[in-house]
Amino acid sequence: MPTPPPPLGQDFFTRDALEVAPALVGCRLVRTLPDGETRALTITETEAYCGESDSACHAHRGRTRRNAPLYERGGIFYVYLCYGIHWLLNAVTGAEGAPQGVLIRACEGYPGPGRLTKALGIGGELTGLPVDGCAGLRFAARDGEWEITAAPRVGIAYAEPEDRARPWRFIGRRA
DNA sequence: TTAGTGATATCC
DNA sequence: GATATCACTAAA
Repeated sequence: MPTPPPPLGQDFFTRDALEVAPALVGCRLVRTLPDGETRALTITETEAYCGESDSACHAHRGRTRRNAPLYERGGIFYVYLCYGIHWLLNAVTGAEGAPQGVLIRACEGYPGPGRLTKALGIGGELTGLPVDGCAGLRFAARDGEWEITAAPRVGIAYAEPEDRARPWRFIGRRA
């Protein structure tokens, strides 16, 4: 049996979102449910959201109660409710005071950020918790070779055209 | 294509 | 206080 890949620690996430987003593709999201059951999904798609100058980022209009976790040091979860229905999972990245994050957009078998959180039973209670702690959710390192392509981000029609065009969406394929 | 859903931000 | 907005999804 191959050795299981190690969990990703805080250092992985204190880098810039543009480094972390492609690095997370191919990694696994490991969920331990309250009943003790464990499920792991392989990440196939991520997006980077980079600071107040990025008009697609939640921090674009400054710090609010909702986006406060983005301003923390990288290595915690930022989970928020979208359209009243869907929980969207992000990993906060970068240094403290630099509001950045990576949206986990899709996993194998779960195409869509709302579907993967539903599949893993992820909700807002994880927001602000450390990614390498006892939150019942952690990341495990990539296993195998992946080809990664960059593309414009999805669902940000409200953003400035230059930000809409940035290739900050990372789609992975097993090589 | 469009309805559904509710927290949040931004106005009175 | 009210209302407009939204990093989406399922159904039609």
